[in-house]
Amino acid sequence: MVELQTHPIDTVFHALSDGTRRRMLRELAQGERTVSQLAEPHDMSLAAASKHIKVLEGAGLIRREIHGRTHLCRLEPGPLATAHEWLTFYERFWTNRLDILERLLREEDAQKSARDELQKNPLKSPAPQKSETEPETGEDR
Amino acid sequence: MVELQTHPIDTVFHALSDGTRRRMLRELAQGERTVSQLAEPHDMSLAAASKHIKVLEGAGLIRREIHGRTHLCRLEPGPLATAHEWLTFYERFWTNRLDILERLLREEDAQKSARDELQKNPLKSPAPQKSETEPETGEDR
DNA sequence: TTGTAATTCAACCATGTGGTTGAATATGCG
DNA sequence: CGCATATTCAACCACATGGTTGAATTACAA
Repeated sequence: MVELQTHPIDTVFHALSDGTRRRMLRELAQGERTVSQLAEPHDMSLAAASKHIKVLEGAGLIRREIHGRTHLCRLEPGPLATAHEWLTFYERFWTNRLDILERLLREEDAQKSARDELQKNPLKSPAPQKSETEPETGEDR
Repeated sequence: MVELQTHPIDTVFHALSDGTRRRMLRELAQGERTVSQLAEPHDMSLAAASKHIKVLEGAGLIRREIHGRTHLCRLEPGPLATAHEWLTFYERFWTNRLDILERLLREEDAQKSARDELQKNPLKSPAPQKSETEPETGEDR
């Protein structure tokens, strides 16, 4: 359908929609890697891996530094920050939701027993509690 | 390529990689919308819009409530939270970067004048500063 | 009941995507 | 130089994607 005027964030989200590429990013989070190093754990031809790397590069998610015949890739976090920021707009929805649930519970149990505990301990968002460790989401192996 | 074992987050990022669908989400952030309401601003057939909506639904990004012959769609923020959390893993890269820049500046200007101000005001991440308003990213019109 | 409105379905089409293989292009090394 | 290494290129293939149109389905309303 031709898709003239592709927004940059299109290519970022598209790049992230593939498990192989997400695994490559996760690998690059550990440090620089050559193309063959990135390709090695993936059961596919080097040419296929090379294409994936080019998709990541096209999205600005990695940069490549050519040293002789080897290409060193490094993570480029800018687009990830952009995507993160984009999603942040919707943050109020998954936090609001908890506030609403809390309010509903409080109203429903208005004459029940648990009211006092809830009011003293308002459970202000049960917390994702996993930002510094690797998220299991996105089959990171 | 068959793609057996598609990870849920694949479909979320894929759904987000299309401007039309992102605009629909943005619309749904304002409140519930019917299929034709969602389709209206987009220059395409109703059937095409219906497909986009089904992609969003398949990614769990929206839920549909059928009222007679109209389908009411509402935003379902869970997968957005998941994607946001996934990206959070990389947050240290775009914040670290600032720390590194800061350190470099401090070393470079070790004998220059601006050192004292930098040390007293360590500019701990200049802050995205736009989480509550609409991000311009993703051509939100 | 009859028509119209809301939505999906089905078939079709052009293009994109992710993979393959084999050849090409450099670069480093003995 | 001559060979192996690292990577890309080009052609090809199967299937997905995003769009179209026209018919089908279902529900409301006169």
